[in-house]
Amino acid sequence: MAAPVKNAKAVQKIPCEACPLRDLPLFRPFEPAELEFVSKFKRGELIVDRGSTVLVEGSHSAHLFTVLSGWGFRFKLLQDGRRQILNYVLPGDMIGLQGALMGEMEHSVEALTEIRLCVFERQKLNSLYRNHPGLGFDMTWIAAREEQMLDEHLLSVGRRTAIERAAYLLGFLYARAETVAAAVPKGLVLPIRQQHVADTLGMSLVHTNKTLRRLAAQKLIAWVEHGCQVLEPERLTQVAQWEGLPERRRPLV
Amino acid sequence: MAAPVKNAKAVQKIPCEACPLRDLPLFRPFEPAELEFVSKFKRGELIVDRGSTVLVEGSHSAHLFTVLSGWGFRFKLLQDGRRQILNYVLPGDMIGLQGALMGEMEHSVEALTEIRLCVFERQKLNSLYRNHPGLGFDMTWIAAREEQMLDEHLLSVGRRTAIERAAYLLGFLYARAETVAAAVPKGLVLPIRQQHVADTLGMSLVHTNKTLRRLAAQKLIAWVEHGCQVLEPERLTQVAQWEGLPERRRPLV
DNA sequence: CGCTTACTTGAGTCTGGTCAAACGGGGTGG
DNA sequence: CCACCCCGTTTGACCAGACTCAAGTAAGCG
Repeated sequence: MAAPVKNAKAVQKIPCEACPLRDLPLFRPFEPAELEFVSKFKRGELIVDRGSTVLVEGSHSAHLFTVLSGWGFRFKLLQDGRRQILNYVLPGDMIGLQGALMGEMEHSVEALTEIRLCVFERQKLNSLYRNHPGLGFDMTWIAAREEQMLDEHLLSVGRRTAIERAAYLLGFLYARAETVAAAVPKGLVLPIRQQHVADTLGMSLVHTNKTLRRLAAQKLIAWVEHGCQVLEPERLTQVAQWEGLPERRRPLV
Repeated sequence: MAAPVKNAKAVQKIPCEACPLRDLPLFRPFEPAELEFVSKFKRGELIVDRGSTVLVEGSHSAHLFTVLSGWGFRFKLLQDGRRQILNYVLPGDMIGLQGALMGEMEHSVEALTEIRLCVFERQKLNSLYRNHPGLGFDMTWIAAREEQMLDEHLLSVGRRTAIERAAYLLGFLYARAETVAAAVPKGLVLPIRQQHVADTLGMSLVHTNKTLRRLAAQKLIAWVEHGCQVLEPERLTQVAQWEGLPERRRPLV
């Protein structure tokens, strides 16, 4: 298989039946037939290094991915280079659905850590809808969930103050990390730079730094060598006036 | 049928076969079987007055809607009343998909003009996926399209300057209006107040006004009694560094 | 050891926010 | 008919949050 991205390598395929993610209580259990289909739907695996681009805006990828492990982010650029991070992708998330459905990607995806991806073929999507209505429903569900996260981000960037925004983002990422890890210690370190925070919240790097220092002064977070350590997730969501992540089981395709 | 909203009335049902929207070249043609199913899926129609709320955050609606005519907007509120408009809904758009899939609505929808809605029943969604894979695919497509619009909004609010944001929004709304009207004159009037622009762009009303005056001084728009008249849509998208709406046929459910 | 990357801090500027007031059209009640 | 009010827009004055520029620090790496 030709690797669709640089700094990426195809690796041995793990069967879906043995997928470590699927065992998490977070994900809805699959019918045996569904599991069998997904296993055939899966074309292989791919490892993308930290800092590499998984998908590029404007490209027409023949593939669709699910994150097995690692973190990444989706973003868009303006012509002059201004960057807006749209959302983060974590294990269990799908990448490239827009491109698969509508042809052209309108955003890019970059790896924050080394990422391991399941690769699916776009062509087989039709068969998915035809033969496994439950999985088709799941696809819509996944897209609607992404929309819901974007709604909340938009509320943040548009209407929350700098400190609320920062608290929201860090609380949000902590909450998401928590859902896909069996047990996350309170001191979980998010693999992001301050530049990512700035580009997510629509702020300058300098002002982001000053805002984060204020959160650190209150001992809600600590900035460590390779990321942000979340010390008080509950108080972050409180500062942000955020409702928190809805607790619901979700599909894993 | 109990009216799910105030200031709303159920009205006579027009059969989907005679739907005036479906004739537009914008929408993909349906198989006869699909059309028949949608027609049965449709429970009735509903008229919602300007200013009334179609769906409320936190509610569990048993219905799903498609806009037949009129304009509305989706929004979220912070506890202290700060409002963020997330997107606008126009004829052919679906309302309440998130609620239908996941139970609870996480945003509200309000009518900008009188709105006429098709009402569908949530229960029948399963049957849609089971018996009409093409329609299931369409549902995912619709959700992914909404996501794409939100991505662009987020880029705007996060990274564009005040005047770019305003130009983007007005160019965007003009472009969308254009797609659902057979022939839109250049002087199309968008049914929005400056407060809506402010709440969409994450700006104060005062500063929004000053920004709009700058666009008006350049003769790109004119603010008229009941809305915003778009005079130079191409130049707006240029000011905004926006790519414009992708031209593609889309499904209408 | 020098180079790079990422975080930090201070100073000065400016975009955009807040407060306040006025205007103008449309509707309503006297 | 007029007075009044309400809604939405407009404008000015002032303030503050956020941006830019610039420089410094600390850790990691070849």
